[in-house]
Amino acid sequence: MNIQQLLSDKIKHAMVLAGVPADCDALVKQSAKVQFGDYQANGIMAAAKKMAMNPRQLAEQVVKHIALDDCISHVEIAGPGFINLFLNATWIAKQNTLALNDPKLNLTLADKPQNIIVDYSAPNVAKEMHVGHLRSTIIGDASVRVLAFLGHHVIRANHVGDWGTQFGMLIAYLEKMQNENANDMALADLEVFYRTAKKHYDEDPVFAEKARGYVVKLQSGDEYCRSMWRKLVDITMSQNLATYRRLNVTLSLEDTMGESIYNAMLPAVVADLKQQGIAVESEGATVVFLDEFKNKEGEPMGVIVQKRDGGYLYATTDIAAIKYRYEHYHANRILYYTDSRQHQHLEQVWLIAHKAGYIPPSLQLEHHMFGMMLGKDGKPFKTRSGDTVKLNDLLDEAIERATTLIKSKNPDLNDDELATIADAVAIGAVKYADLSKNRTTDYVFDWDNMLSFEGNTAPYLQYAYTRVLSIFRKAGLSIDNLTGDILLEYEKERALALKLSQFNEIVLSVANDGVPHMLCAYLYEIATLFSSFYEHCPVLSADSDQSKNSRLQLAALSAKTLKVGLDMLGIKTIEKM
RNA sequence: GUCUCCUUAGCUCAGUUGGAUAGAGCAACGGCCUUCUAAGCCGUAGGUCACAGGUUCGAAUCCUGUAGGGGACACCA
Repeated sequence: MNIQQLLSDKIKHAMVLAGVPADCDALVKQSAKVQFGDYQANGIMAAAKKMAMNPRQLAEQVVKHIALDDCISHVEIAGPGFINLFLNATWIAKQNTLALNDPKLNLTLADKPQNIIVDYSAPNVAKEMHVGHLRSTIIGDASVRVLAFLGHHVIRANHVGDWGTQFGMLIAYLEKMQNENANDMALADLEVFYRTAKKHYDEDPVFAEKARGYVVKLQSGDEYCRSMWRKLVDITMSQNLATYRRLNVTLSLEDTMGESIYNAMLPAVVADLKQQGIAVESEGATVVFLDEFKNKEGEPMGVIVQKRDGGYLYATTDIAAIKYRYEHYHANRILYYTDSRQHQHLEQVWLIAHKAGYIPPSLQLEHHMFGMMLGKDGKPFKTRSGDTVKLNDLLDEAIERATTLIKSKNPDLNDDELATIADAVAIGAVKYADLSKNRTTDYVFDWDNMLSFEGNTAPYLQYAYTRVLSIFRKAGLSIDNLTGDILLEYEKERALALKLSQFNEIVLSVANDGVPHMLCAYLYEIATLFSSFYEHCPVLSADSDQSKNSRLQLAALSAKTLKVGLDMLGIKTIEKM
């Protein structure tokens, strides 16, 4: 049940009955303060202006047409023309009951499921994932989970960097190692492998010559180079897969849609762009000039789709990719989780794809961008030695810190429990720290913020969850199969119940706008309201059986909402902490 | 130079197509553990929303300008 939508429809209906033009929106929102009711309609002022009326008089007209029912208990006109809406506690309780008895918590699913492609993670072959991949991987995966939950057909597109001129160098070096009978384990440290290959390339002219030859052979489909390339890709992706599992990210090998798969399309795309007159020859290269963008000289910006030497660039690949995604998957919507530096590039790709007729205007294209990760000193986040921080190292340290803390809080846990809890808490904290921020600017990576166990953090949410389970454990009851009425007698109960009933509208916002941080904020509010309820409203020692039974249900729904919500974020819950 | 994203409390961040007295966490200060897990709860303090104009019933939000920062802009991705 989407309450915001329900109320919006009701107010809109009343506005039409009061003679307000149909294009005026009711603008129903959750109220900022309790004295303004549960929801407020802000659309009257704008409508009154349009109708040249006094807004308060119009509000009175509209209010006359609002049908009070089991949902709305009463309405008030306030200020210059706000309509404050107060919900019936019994109606809220009824929504809670419906949610409690539905595995999907009574959420309204997508009425028209879409084919949605989510382009995220995109690590590079022969390189280990580093902290820079964290945001794309984690936020992209949360979007995938939310969209899938609502019933959309989601295609995970891991746009792996598995093509390019560097592969000549890598193949040549892999060959050298094999000739020297080096164990494949030498590939385990991809960073070292890449660096050493680069060193050879820079310092050994014979090696460099061979490498350049391999690039050409690989691109022309040479069997030997192809198999060497495949080996590099497989080793890298198996390592990445292990990292995804650690991170509790849903990407699998089948989701790998690297740049290489579009390779066969590139000649035809360039030929077609030329044939359509969109691309032209310029200084030996094939270029698309776009009037919509200016270069340094103030002239239409040229986007190169084929180099002078015949090679292709990432613009060409991305044009082919979007064409493929539309034709092959019939995509209705494509979400790109990449950093902000690629914004202009993507806009150019989209524009060219539109001009060439590869995709229709109806295809929704969204760049959910973010900035770079900075250290506390405001500079790009690196280790003391100046390297980028490997993702696995970061997770190792997170787990180490979490283990130490959990041990001190709860010394009685056995090793298995400790490991399970430390994993959930550490990975959850790292992920939540990223998921809860919406900044498109660069953001600061701070250990102490990221692994804090207090306040607005994943462990706080996980802790609230364990408190509920603890109640049920103590009472010897199951959190499922509860029956009876939910009674909202105290302010803490009502506030929690209302917030619980608003899950639907938050999930929809996250799905529509790609904003997982709003889900974080919502779950944090649930945990806060629950914690306050927990302190002030004893459950097991409630005054009456009805009250106890009601509070058990509020606690159960809190736990279920936290669990479903955290699962959407890819954060694990545990039974105790 | 053109374009683009941004600037909110000491720090890290929210602020939902313009709404009522701008909100959290951390850090600081003061209370609360014989009662369901104190990773918690209750409270105090902390603001020229970078700056200056403009639009209007109303602006952190929209427009213009200024200052400051990140980024993109021809054969890397």
